[in-house]
Amino acid sequence: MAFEEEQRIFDDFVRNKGLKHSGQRRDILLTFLKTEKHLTADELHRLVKKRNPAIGTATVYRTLRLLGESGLCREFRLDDGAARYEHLYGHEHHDHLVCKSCGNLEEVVDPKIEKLQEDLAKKHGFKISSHKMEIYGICRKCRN
Amino acid sequence: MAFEEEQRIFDDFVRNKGLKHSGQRRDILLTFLKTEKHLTADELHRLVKKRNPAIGTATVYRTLRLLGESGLCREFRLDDGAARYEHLYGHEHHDHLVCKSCGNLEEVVDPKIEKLQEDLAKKHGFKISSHKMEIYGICRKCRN
DNA sequence: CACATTAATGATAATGATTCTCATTATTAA
DNA sequence: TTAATAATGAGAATCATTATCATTAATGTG
Repeated sequence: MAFEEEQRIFDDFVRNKGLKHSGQRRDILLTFLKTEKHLTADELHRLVKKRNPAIGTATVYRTLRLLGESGLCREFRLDDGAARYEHLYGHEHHDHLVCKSCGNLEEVVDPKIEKLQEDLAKKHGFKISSHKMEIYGICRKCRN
Repeated sequence: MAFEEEQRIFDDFVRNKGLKHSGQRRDILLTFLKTEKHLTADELHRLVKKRNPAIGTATVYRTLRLLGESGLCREFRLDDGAARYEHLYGHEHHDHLVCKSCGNLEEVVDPKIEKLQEDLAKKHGFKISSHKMEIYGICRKCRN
């Protein structure tokens, strides 16, 4: 609940880059860590303002970039084009099941698919640096 | 080279919706069909202007939407967030190998992966409507 | 063919997300 | 405590996309 490990990672990152600490960044980091949802910058900003109403838009974006660089978060986009942010620490690589009805994202992994993706790339002489997969549809809950 | 089939599909679509034909739409359609690249709206607009310099931005976007509705094109987005458009007629479902060096997109399919994706969804009680997969890395050409 | 109807167009304004600028404030190391 | 400099927030700027609207063009009818 206190996210000591993540905070330590971020502190180290800030220190190593010769940056300074700030209360705003801590507020944003803790708010980000506290939800498992895949939020947009604006949605995160709204949440952060409950904790600290003075925080500006630019600071949210700037901090999100730093969280990305420090390996704590990852930006991704679904087909709607909106940038969303998800936890990276403690979340190994995974793909998403996206419910088009309720908007929920489920994280999934299938090692067999991962392997086949590598084979496919290799067959085309392609050196993989990353990959993503999304399955869109209707989730179990929404099917009733 | 004349894309009769695609033009017929679009004409039928326009007629069935009670819309009207226009030279601008034909210019945009033909320009779109003539390239196998995965263009953004702006890139397509530049190309179209070589054929008809008077065509406006809004018309390109409006036509792209109609091409989507008529099943001739599909909008998609890579991780850079830019909307791109690709041919749908004569291009069955496929995934993309995206070269981060030259930006080239290669279209690929692996039936085994497709099958496993369906199994994975089923296992989670998920009813699939569509799915996408992208592999990012360096293509064969750029590796030298 | 001429006409009335109505869709299409292009210029431009508006929007929404994100980034930039800059004067002010806060953090840090000495 | 202070000097150096990074961080902040407000608001301007940007970029892609969409909406508005007066004008133009396509269509079906007689």
